[in-house]
Amino acid sequence: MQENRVSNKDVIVMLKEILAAMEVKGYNSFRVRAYQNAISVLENLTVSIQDLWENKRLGEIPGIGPGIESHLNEFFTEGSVNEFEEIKKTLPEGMFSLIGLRGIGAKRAYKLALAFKLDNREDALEKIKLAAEKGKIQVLEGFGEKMEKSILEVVEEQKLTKNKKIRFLLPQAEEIVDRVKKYMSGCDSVIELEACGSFRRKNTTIGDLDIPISTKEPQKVINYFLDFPEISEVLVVGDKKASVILKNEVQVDIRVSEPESYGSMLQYFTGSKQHNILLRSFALNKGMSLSEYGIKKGSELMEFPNEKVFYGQLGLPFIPPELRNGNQEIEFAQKDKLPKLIELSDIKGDIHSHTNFSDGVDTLEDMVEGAKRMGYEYIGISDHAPSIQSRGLGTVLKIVSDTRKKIEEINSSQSDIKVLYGYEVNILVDNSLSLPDDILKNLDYVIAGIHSGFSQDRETVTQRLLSAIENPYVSVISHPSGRMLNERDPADPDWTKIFSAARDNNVLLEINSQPSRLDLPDDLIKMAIDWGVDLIINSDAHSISDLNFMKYGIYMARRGWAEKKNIVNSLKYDEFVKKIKLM
DNA sequence: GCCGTTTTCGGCCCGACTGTTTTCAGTCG
Repeated sequence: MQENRVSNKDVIVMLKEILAAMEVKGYNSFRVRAYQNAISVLENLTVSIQDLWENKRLGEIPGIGPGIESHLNEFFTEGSVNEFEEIKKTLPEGMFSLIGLRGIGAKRAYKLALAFKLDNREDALEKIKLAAEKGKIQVLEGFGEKMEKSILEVVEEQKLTKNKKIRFLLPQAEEIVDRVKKYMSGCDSVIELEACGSFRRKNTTIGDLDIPISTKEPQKVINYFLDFPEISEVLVVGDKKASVILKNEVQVDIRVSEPESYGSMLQYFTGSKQHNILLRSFALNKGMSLSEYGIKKGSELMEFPNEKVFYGQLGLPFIPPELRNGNQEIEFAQKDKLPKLIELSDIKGDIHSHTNFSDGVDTLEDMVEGAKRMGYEYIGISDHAPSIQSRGLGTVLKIVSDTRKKIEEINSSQSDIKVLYGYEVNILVDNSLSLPDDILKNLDYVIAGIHSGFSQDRETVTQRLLSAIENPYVSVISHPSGRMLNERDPADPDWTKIFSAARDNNVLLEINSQPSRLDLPDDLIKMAIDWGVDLIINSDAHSISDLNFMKYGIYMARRGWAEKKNIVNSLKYDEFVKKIKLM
């Protein structure tokens, strides 16, 4: 049975339009802020809002109170919210096509839509472009020549890029950060700099780079930065900051800071925005006011060279950047109950790797050598399973016994590392696995994953995962949600069923470290931990160098509040083999 | 509209920059 699911994006677009309508209509600014806040919280979710609604858990989200909850309720049951539809009727529809263009918020969009009778969304941009070209915008009250020019630019830009904002994967972002750092190191006035924002919080994708710079000569630093050869457009320049767009379309914002107050600046620029808002409210309750310059108590400003003392002044321990998402981290910090997050150095092995037997590039022996260099105690070789259909059962059995022999030889010839033999099998659309149990039982372990049929309805996907979890030979479910960042949304099974089944069947859920997967996603990691599910972080390496992807899985685990005890491959080999289902 | 280790009423994060103004609104992070 096919269900009609509402995407999170649908919900957020709806709320954003309401927000704009309320701003234009001059609603109480705190009421407007409440909606802003709710939107920003919902935007950070990767679990389905509809799921939460169905389980009557919307009210548990901080920022969603009875009012917004009842509106969402109406949205999910009726498809629209009556009160909002009435407000929107009084506004020119075309304004919604303008909001979000750089420099255009609700109020300017409304003024423009009113002035040029933008009654529908489709031709609003075209009409604005014409108006700008004819010089009709600069004569409007509150607009001028520069504004008109800027509007013309963003409208044309919008047409070119079709509103597709690029978000970079972590390794790409790392490369850009390295280039900026290398360039800025040529400026004598720079004392210290670090990429903050979503990059430091290790978000899955990075929209722009926020870089605070410690210096005693701010003007020199800003001027030096503006000469960075990769800059294609300068957006903003002031005494304290500059914003630019690079040729690869990533936006870079720098802020300069005195070294004495660099800690506050780091904290401010790391965000998240939601974390900062909550932290500032928290401080207000204690009679303190926070900003990027420090903490004000009355008229006295206290400065902080690093973040630890900054948080310390608030009576809080240092909060790791990966946790700063406005997700109760401040409450936990206050009670000194923050998790002791897993670290890369805790990892003792990696059991999802591919060789040139399937789609990897290096040999089995090379991968084992690579794992030794990573300092691991064990590595699992888990190529995609050979197909019985194309090779025949006899051939596959021979492959298994040959490979088994080869791995036993490696294990007996050295004692540096243990090698485990597994396959990554597909969970097929009929709920079966791509290898029969008779073969699976000859392996050390089995990883099962969905590699096709992602668009199936919820019930079907849930059943596929459950049948794999209940197979006695399956030890790990690989990349459980199947998402591909920037390409494919996560599958949407009933996670509560998946988590309880994984826990009860002693099956590990994988945190896949491929930068384009990072799957499980962070909030599902947190949920899985709450359900008592054991997790494993794997590189899914297809070459020796891919083994280094492990760090990205660690970032994701940390964002999901995972501790060492939640991650099975932080165990030494002897304990690991007791914990994982081995044949 | 949301929220609570001062509160169920009375508060609500803070600052930079731009463009249009001549003291400030709007936008952004």
